[in-house]
Amino acid sequence: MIKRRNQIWTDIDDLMAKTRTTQPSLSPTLADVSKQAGVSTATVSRCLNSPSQVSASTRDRVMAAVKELGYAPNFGAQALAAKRTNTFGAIVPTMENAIFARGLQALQEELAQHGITLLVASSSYDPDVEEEQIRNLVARGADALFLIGHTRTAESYEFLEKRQIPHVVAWVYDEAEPRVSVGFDNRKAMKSLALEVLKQGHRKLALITAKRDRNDRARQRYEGAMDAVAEFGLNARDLGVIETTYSIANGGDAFEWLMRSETPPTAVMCGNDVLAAGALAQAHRMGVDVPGDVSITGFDDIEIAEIVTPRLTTVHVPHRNMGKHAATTLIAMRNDPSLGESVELEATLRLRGSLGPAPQKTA
Amino acid sequence: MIKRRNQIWTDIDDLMAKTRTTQPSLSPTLADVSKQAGVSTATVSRCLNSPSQVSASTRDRVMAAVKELGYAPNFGAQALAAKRTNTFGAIVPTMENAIFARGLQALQEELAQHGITLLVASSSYDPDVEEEQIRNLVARGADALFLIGHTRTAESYEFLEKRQIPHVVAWVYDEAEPRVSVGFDNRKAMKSLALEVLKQGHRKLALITAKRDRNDRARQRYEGAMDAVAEFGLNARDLGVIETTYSIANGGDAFEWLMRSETPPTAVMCGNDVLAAGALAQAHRMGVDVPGDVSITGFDDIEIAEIVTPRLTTVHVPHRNMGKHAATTLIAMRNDPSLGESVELEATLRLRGSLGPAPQKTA
DNA sequence: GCGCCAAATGTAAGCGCTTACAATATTTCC
DNA sequence: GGAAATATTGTAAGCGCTTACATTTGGCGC
Repeated sequence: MIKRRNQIWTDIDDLMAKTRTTQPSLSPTLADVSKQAGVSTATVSRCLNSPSQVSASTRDRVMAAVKELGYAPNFGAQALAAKRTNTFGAIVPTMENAIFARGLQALQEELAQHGITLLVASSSYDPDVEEEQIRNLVARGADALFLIGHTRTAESYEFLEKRQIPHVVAWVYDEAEPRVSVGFDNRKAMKSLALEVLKQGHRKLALITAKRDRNDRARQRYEGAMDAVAEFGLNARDLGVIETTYSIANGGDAFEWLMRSETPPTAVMCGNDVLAAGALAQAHRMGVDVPGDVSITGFDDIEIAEIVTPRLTTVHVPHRNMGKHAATTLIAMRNDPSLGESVELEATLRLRGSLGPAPQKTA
Repeated sequence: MIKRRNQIWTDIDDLMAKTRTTQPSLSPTLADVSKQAGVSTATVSRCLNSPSQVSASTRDRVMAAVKELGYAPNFGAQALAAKRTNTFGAIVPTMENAIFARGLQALQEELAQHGITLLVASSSYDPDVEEEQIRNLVARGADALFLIGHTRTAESYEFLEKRQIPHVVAWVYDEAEPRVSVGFDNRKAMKSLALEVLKQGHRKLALITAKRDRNDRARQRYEGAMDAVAEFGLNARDLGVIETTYSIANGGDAFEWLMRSETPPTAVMCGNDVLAAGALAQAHRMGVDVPGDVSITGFDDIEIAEIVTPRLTTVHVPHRNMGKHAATTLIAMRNDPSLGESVELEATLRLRGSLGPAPQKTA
């Protein structure tokens, strides 16, 4: 038995030796390159990471070897040795629709300019999943993280603190929060949209929103709507609230439920454009005229807002700007953690066809 | 000078020593855990990776230490030592819209069941970017790759071959191609859609498509449309073709250009739903009635197809099924590279409001 | 041609983990 | 009870890379 085993080992050794001398390695290593170029591994490493320290002639020789062998550094080894990865992570609630896509795109582009790779994960709006993803990205070596909103598990924050991972929170700006954030005031934005709706004469409103307990954007938007309602001297009951999960189908269902209720609203405000698009499609299906019979508003101003009929009145969110600022901030924080500073960006109203005057009461 | 330097070093050593003994490590390592639990690092590793080899009592002790220290394995080190990562990679042309989102979701869910993490990157429909992303994901340790379409740089294929990275190509199925693919016959699907259009009496068609030279799906869809046109005894000139980049705006522009041409088509077929949605929105803006004046069709059947007005006639693509089958195939191939087998799935027509009979010629 | 300094390169010690093999403890079976 | 088999644990050699420090080289002034 043992004999046979040794036999096998010998065979393998033979094979390996042969492989080494006759064919290029499957995944060439620094050592392969250094051998090929006749220099030490240190020199090859320097060639790749700080070329200025290497003489031109050596550099050429090394680069040729790199090319010929098709060498690509092993990320894990690099991270292990250098203790930084030039990789940042982003965790967004969803990638199934365009809500965060443009922001991520901008973030990624800006980071790429600085030689940083972005790893993206999604949490399905679930704080526990988010926590897992945070650990995952950090284990993968993320030097810094881009997160959405302030609401997450205590463990997540403990972990970030303990590991001292630089991170920014986007899509929100709230002076009361101590964390570095790059975003806009969801409450203020929703309030000004709601005021617009009220100005059109609507007195019976409804809000289709995401679950507010796990989502501070949703919560703040709700509060903003409430602010406006109060400012017009109405009371809380004049703003019907229905909580659901963000999806087109759910937007449609919620809308149908609202319209079939005893006193249907004349304006349905939605927590985001996806819900609003669903509501709008449902209105079509039900033969309800928008904005003749009922007005609908969204939030986010993603592409879909412009292609539905009528086009969606919504709040334009500074997607790209948030991504870009977040990138700058994260890079600064990586180099010096004290450098992070929150920035408030502007969200602006987009008044379009889906919002119209309240219908005259004929009943 | 040297003296001072030594001084500093000593200070640092002191500090380190203090840190070690007084506070938990910033990122605890296996060694920290093993010390805490009073066992060797090997035992801790076994506890985590093959618990059955460890006695229950030791396991408990180790797990307690893991918990207390908040230990999480360092991914890079793990990959380096074990030479596998349980990570697969996916590269899709875009994440800006929903075209690949559902497929990725399904892929990810299925892989998660097997303890595999999915890393996603996008190529912006650019083969060179894709090549870079392939290298990137492989450097990060991807054990296998999920790719879209057959068209990519020769270097990409060489690289995959050389490194022997298991990979499947999705979104296409073409018997002529030797590579393992999980998809549908784009040509056949587009042909049957075009036949449907022709049956409605349309004789002057147009196709808004992506650049065909770098995109085999686009190419095959074009050919499918051509097949149908030929089958109806028309000639190539009866199918106007306009190439652009996939985006809502471009769909709109192309549509406008077509409708302002000398002999505008009565049916505009689009290479995907995003273009079609753009075309439809543009039709609204131009006051062109759909399908009264002109019919519009899409491809993919993403959510947007159901919420535009009128709803989009399109080809339903087996998003989730492709993702799921790809996962199974990749897992099989990782364990035994010879196991990969292509699978053809069905794409089916979805006839909806945006396709209607050709208008009567009154001119 | 010599000495000095700076530039270029080499040497080798890890980074945090897995795993083959060795060593030790525990059972099993006569 | 003791040997042999088995279960459990430890030892230590890397995985592919970076980088502090040591060594060598080359250029320059005189």
